[in-house]
Amino acid sequence: MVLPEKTIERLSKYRRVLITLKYDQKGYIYSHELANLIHITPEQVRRDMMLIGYSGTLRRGYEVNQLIEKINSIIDGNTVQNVALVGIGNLGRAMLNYLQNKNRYLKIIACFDNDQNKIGKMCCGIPCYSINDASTHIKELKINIAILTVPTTAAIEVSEILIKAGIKGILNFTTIPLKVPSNVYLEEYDMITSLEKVAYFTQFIK
Amino acid sequence: MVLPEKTIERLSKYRRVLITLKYDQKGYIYSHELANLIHITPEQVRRDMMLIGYSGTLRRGYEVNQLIEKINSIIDGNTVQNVALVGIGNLGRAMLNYLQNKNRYLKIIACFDNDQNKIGKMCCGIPCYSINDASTHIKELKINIAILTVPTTAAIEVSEILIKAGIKGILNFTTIPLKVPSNVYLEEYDMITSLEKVAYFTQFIK
DNA sequence: TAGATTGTTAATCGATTAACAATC
DNA sequence: TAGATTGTTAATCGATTAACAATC
Repeated sequence: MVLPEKTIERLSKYRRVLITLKYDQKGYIYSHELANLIHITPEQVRRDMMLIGYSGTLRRGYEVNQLIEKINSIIDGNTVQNVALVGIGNLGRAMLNYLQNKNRYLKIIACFDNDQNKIGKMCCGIPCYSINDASTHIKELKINIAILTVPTTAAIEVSEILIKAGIKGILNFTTIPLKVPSNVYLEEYDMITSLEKVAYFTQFIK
Repeated sequence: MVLPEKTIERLSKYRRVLITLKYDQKGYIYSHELANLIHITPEQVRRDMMLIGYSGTLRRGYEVNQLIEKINSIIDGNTVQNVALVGIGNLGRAMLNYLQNKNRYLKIIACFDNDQNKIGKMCCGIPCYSINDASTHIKELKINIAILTVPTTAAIEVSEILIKAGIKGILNFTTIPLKVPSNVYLEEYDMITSLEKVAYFTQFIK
């Protein structure tokens, strides 16, 4: 029923490159072509197709539009999910710009901060509310996903507020590892760790 | 010789939490305590310690300062690596603020852009050069790691410039999957994929 | 000593890769 | 048909978890 994490990550990438192909009027694509676009192997593409129950044709490969639709139905389940961005610092603003309008089923419809200068105004086209009123707004606006870009010192406190307010999915960009109850899905990304990983593996180059 | 990717990621996180403990004057830490701090199991901590060849004592656990030093010697190899940030947009600036001065062995000493208004000036305290002069500066300044935050349309072209200039490690924040030769280490982070992953798994909650 | 902790081997789990039959 | 491609099973690889002896 639930697909593997890595398959979901690849489906997200397949879809993105397929959408550009769609506009190129390309109707069909072979597993090795799709594989090349994201630099993986054709076997892996076919395995993913198998896992999601999508079949191609032997002669022409996979039908681009149908595959996009199939991925839509899996990742988004054909239902809109509302998203809030929490913490309008440098990083928050950058993420807001970057992630907006990338997926019509994922709508960033609110942001939260504790700065009086931001509260009540629009930020990158999105209304900004006080973190103190988060619970009310999250329930009213039916927001179930939060992107967390607050300063590390506020991370735990704010995550608890969000969880109490009914948030079901958190994308944590702070460098504080969070602990969430089992009825919340947590995805963490630690950019310092990423950079240090590059530093480590770069030592072995040449 | 080369440690597993996942172990390196955890070492990076261990070090970060250990540094705060150090200032709390805590001399020793048990595997279950360190595990709790980053929400993993004590077995995994001990396995990582084994892999890096670091021993604790049965009575008191692991010596905090020594362990920090050990991780320093692994991740940074006790040598400074110079880093450039390429692409001073919203995301680039945010990353620059975020990643600066986080590790004394990883020095962000230059940034590159193609905007005449930025070239020749300082950006977040770092000198900004023209991407056209990247090769010269990268060689002169002995930069071997690049953080890529250019717009997607420029990603491939710029990555090729960097690789030709001798960059050995790339942290790619663009949503274009890159292909690099085997003498370059590539780490990619795709935030759209992260968000879509949260969207998918959140559907199964409750 | 008894209890708690480390270090390490074995077992399991998850993901990727290899191999190949089926078929257009 | 011959060649190329898909779909799927088996094999392998890598990472985590379980189990437990050693020991302070």
